[in-house]
Parts: sequence; C-alpha cells; structure tokens
Amino acid sequence: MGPLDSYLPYLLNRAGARIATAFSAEMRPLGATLQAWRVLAALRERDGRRMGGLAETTAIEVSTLTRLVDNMESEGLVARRRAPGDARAVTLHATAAGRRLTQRILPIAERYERVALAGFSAKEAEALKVALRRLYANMAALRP
Amino acid sequence: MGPLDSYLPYLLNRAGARIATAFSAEMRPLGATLQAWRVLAALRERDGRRMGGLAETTAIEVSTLTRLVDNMESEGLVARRRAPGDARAVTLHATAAGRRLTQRILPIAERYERVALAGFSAKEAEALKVALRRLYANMAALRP
DNA sequence: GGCTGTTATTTGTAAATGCAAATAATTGGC
DNA sequence: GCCAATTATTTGCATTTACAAATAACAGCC
Repeated sequence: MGPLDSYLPYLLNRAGARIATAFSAEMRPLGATLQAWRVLAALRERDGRRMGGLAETTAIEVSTLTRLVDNMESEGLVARRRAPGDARAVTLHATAAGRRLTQRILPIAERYERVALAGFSAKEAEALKVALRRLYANMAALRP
Repeated sequence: MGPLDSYLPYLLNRAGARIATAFSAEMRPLGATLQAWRVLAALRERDGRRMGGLAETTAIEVSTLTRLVDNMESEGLVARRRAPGDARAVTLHATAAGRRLTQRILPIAERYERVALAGFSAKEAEALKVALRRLYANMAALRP
C-alpha cells in the first residue's frame, strides 16, 4: 500500500469525520446532535419507519438507535407507536416539535452541502454521488 | 433538501460507516481495532510522529488518541519518546511487534480498497479520490 | 533572566457506542 | 392448534469517545 492519502477508506473516513465534527458543533447550540438529525431527516423523507429500517438508512447500530430514540422521545421530538399488523415492530413518528427542529436544521444542512461541494461543477458533484452510492453497494459484498 | 440519498454528507457517512464496520470486524480476530490500524498505518508512512500530527492525519481526537496510544503501548505495539528539542512533545514509534501487525493487516487493507472500488475504472477511482481530497479541503473552511 | 501568552499532551467526566444476551412476537411446519 | 426457528426491539455491560480543564514546557519581550 502506498501513501495513506491515496488509500480510499482513509480518504473517505477523513472527509466524513471532518464534516461530522463541524456539523455536530453546529447542532450543539440547537440542543440537537448529528445523529438525531439523521433520524429526523429519515423521518422527514418517510415518517413511520421501523427501528430496523431506520438503523439501516441512518447507518446507526440498532441498539444505539434505541437509546438515541429514547432521548429524542423524552425531548418530545419523536414518538414510538406499535406497528400495525406486527406487534414486535415499532414505528417512529416525528412530532410537531420534531418537524419544527427539522425545519431549523435544514438550511444548515443545505449550507454544508454547498460548502462541501464548493468548486465542483454540477457534473462533478453528481459523479461523486454516483461513486459513493456504488461504493456503498460494493461494500455490501463483505458484510456480516 | 431532496431525498436523503442525494445529500452528500449522508452518502459519505453511510459509505464510510459501512467500510468501518466491516473492517473493524476483520480486525477483531487479530486483536486489533480500526483506530489502531490508522495509527500504525500513519507510523508506517512516517515513524516518530507527534501526537498532535497523528491526531490530525488519523482524524482521531487528540484526547481519544492519547488513550488509544496508552492501550497500544501496553500491548507493545508502539512506544512513546520525548521529542528531541521540545520537551512538551511526544513522538510515537512503532515497535517490531507493531510493524509485524502492520504487515498482517496490509493485505486486508488492500483487499478493502479493491472491493470498495470494484467495477471502477482506474480513471473513475482516481477521480473519486481527487474529489474526496477536495471535499476535505473545502471543509477546512468552517472548522473550529 | 523572569513574566505572559501560546502550544503539546494528558486527565476528568459524562455521554455515546457496539456487541451479545434477553425479551417478545411472528411464521411455517406438522 | 402447538413447537421450533426466525425476526424486531430492547437491555446489560464494558469500551470508546469527546469536550473541557489541568499540566507542562516553550517563545518572545522587557
């Protein structure tokens, strides 16, 4: 293996960590966290998801998610309901307060997208996204 | 903001998390961790780095790194030395055992690079790396 | 040479994380 | 309809993590 900064997982993690750290710092004054935002964003896209599905799309471990949702629930941002037709499953729903918080975070998220992609042409940005989706799919190969 | 999976920080994190989880699982039987590997890889590239620089290149928080290095040191993988010319600073050095472990991990790391980039042409792979470096540089803009 | 402010690392502490085990409920045979 | 195997979520527990404060040593200025 050559220099570290030609190693893809390294580049990926390094960029991801930098965005995550900066974004987390922005969340703090709002009393939110990056992970909570992920959950809210996922629910904004489709409300009433199950814990398992939510874990999958947010890339948060289910047991971690359980406790994160505990907190968010006690803060009144989301509510758990029993899934209709399957009493094992739980569906998660954003509350009005949750949706309000989502609206406050959205412009910040949009700014991050812009800053991250500053200097990229539309074509380059799209190519990067396509590549990241592909890479994600590739990694499914050696999953547990 | 549109669908989640057109949001760049999301794509980045999701891909990164998947690689990290899978790679961590591979490290376990070796008695290593992903973070320890990052340190070893950074030392392989240049031994005798300082803690601060190491934190920077590995994207591990310095206080986290201190304790990670404590562990690695007690496992005999690395050794701290006082930096010559500056008694505040510490330089970190891989031991023979550390280098042996590095050699065992290298082929795994190389496999991950291959799997992640499966189906990418050399040109596409390089474009992705360039984009990730650029993105990383862009994010320096709104750092603490 | 002795302050003053800065830099490098560590430590205190509370919260987040992840694996494994536990719990609860479904499904598919039979 | 009952049992075994599977699926969805939660809990137990030990580790990792990050922010902030503490410590230690340097650098420049007078």
